[in-house]
Amino acid sequence: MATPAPRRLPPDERRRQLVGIGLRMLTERPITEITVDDVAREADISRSLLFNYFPTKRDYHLAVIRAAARRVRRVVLVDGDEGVPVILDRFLAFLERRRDPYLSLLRGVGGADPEVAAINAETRAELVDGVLHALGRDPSTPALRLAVGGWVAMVEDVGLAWAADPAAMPREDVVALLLGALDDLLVRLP
Amino acid sequence: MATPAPRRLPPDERRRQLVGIGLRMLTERPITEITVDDVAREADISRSLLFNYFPTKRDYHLAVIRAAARRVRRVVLVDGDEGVPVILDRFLAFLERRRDPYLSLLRGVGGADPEVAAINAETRAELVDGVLHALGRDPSTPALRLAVGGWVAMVEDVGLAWAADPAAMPREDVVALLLGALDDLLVRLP
DNA sequence: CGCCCTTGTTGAGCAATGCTCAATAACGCG
DNA sequence: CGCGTTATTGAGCATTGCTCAACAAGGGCG
Repeated sequence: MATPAPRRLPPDERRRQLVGIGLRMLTERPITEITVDDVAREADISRSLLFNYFPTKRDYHLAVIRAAARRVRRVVLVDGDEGVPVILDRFLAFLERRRDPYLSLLRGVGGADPEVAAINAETRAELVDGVLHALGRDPSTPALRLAVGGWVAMVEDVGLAWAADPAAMPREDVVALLLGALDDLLVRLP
Repeated sequence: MATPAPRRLPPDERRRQLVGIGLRMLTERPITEITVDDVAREADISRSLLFNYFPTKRDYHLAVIRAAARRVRRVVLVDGDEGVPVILDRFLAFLERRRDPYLSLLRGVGGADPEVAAINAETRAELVDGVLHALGRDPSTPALRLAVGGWVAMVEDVGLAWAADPAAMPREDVVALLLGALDDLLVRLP
């Protein structure tokens, strides 16, 4: 797959390679179990080199998490002018395709880490912005943001549970339920 | 606080002590950062002894997580005959009181660990059962469980976000929003 | 073409942490 | 008091995160 042992890569490329390895490993295990040794071995590189590019393991993990978060946003919010049904459909499709790494990301994250929390919060906030923009609602209303944030959490939870066993319920029913829930939620807010 | 150095405790008591220390430590850091050394030091005990009671660090963590989950269930579902508003009120109160350890628990958990996932799923399932029982609805309908599960996720998310900054929205409004959302959700299901 | 200087890369080594095992000492029972 | 059970420990090993001085590959300059 990769060439046998291309040594002395330019820094950007090396960095990309290492982050890419982390992303691939996310499909099999939570990020906290991605060890420096594993990545180095996979890249055919010494541990020391990884520390040359990422001062600390946590920094490396942050880079991988940021890359994963960027992927979510790029896939779900393709451009800024789509309706909620399209956004929801893309989000569900993403969860179907990448259920395991998404779970590994959400659950494998060292919790109290403020930077990780910030990345997650930012991703969540962008999703909320996307939904509010699609709805033509004011994105600066705290109550709205709280409610739509809760809705996104519900979408995530229902989506992941449904993706674990898609046969239990037709996809359209899930979509209808979630879209309806959002409608209802908005009716209840000024 | 604790007596200086009570040695040779009976096994049950020792186990309880160690789990208790873990629970207390959960208020300050995610469980993955609770180290064997820390616990042993806090208990004034050698590392070896902890491994006598819990064959592995993971086993110890599981014991702490189980204890925390039991606490959630006991506090939220006091007895089996309460309405949803009472359950919701207790859940929110719990999140207000124990926001940090709850976050540490949710986010600090090594994600792909199947046993941890099982404990979380069970706790979630019991909450869903409690809500469905309070509603007098059939707890064996997959669609219902999916939807109510999503609602619980929303309660968790909104509750935690609101607890982080209670001034942004009156508590009654949060309660009303969440109860209304549940009502709406049920209207949409057969 | 060949020297050299930049810099990508490595290996040896340290500290912390999870874990094992034989040895010890405290408690209870006769 | 003696003795067996067993709670407890200390020494030691492997893994893992991380540091640092040394090496060598590659391009630019003469």
